[in-house]
Amino acid sequence: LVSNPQTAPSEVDGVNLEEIREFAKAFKIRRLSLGLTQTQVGQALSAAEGPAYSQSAICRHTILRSHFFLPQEAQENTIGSSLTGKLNPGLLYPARFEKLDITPKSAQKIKPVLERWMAEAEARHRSGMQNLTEFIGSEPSKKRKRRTSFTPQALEILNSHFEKNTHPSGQEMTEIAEKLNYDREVVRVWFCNRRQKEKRMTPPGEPPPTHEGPYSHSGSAGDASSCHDL
Amino acid sequence: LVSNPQTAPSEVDGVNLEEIREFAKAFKIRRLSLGLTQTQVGQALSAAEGPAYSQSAICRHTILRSHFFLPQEAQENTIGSSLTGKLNPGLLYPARFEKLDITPKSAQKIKPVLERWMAEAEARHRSGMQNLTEFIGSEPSKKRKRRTSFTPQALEILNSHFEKNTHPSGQEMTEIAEKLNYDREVVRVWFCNRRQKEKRMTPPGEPPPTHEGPYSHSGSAGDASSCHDL
DNA sequence: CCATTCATTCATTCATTCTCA
DNA sequence: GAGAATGAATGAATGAATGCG
Repeated sequence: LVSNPQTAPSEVDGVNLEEIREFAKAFKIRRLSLGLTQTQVGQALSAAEGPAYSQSAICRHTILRSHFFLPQEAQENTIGSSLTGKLNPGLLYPARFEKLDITPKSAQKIKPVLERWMAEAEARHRSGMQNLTEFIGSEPSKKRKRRTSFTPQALEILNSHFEKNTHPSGQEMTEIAEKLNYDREVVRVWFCNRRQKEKRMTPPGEPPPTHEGPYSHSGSAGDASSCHDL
Repeated sequence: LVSNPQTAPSEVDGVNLEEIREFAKAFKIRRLSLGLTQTQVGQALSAAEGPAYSQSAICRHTILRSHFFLPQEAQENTIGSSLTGKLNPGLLYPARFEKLDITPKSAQKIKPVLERWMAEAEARHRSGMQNLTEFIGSEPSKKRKRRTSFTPQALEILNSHFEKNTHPSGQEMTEIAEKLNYDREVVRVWFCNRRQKEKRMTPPGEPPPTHEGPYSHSGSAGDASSCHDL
């Protein structure tokens, strides 16, 4: 089943999809006009409503966007196009909700919560930024990490590593970080940015400049490489 | 690198580079003839179009390097070279036009926005400076801040701080500023300029002169650092 | 991973201060 | 005093950090 994406059913399980869809869209706009990120909303929310919600979202809720969007609609709908969010506990709700990346039933269930919260936030906002800040909890815009500045020496080393391998494993990065005495995370980000730069610098047709063996995925054991592990 | 100066690919990702390149060039000229800075355009733009593009975005769109400029062209491009390439004896001048910094795709995306905005701005301009001023919002040409002059005592203290740490955190700067009773911003700029001077004075190979503790990335946690206040 | 932001650096300008004739 | 030097202020460019999909 589910292979039947023709007409948008506007009612499922006694839930008015149209309405939810509408609300999700509006919600995003409202969120943006308060200058809040999904993360902020998510955190504030789970602080306010208890973490009960963010939990259930994670497991279940298969991606049932077909309930809400017809294929072609999805294309046009700039607000809610593709993707399944990164799973960040607090962030989960608003993110998935805005994407309508949940079952109609759950959506229906969260809607009033979001509505209530947003109304409150807006009220606070109107009555002064200070109040909003206070409402959404700690930092309204949690401050940026202080920009690291690498010493020329460190840069040299980083670059030489990069030339040898653009995708160092998590292990390698840890080592590099240790050797240079920078935060591992900082090193990780450096590689991300460096790859990005590389990509921009390499005009269209060009083959990836010299750096040989792209991703030697010669899986050396502890190659959990990816970024997730914190 | 980039030793491939043959024909400019004029189409990438379905984007006409030639056209974008052309436009970027023209845009800069148009901006300059209205006497506007990138920052002004950026601000006005995001005021007009909603949260949009920052100064750096404008910059990136306007400059568009390697993707768009062929080596020999770069030579002729008077705008580009006259800006980047004034040779100031004593200052090394960096290799120009070797890094590119925006994807054709993004460029394509911003183009119409810039075009529309610029057309409007020009119209305003024609119909009287007042209108332009109004259009771009804030001060069209706010005058230069008055040059601060530090007392010898202040300088001494500043320098001693600098020797200990060339990159004081926002917090530290605030303290220094307070102690010396200068504007925090002024102190910040002083450090920027001081670092610049240091760099000029330190020949290439040299290791960063004595000042130990290179750039404390070991940011002391609650580092409110940034400048946002005001 | 990509697009974007924003703090910082880089390059330049221009108000001062310093020379020296 | 006029020009050379100096350096605070500024505009542009860069890149580390972030958000989001």
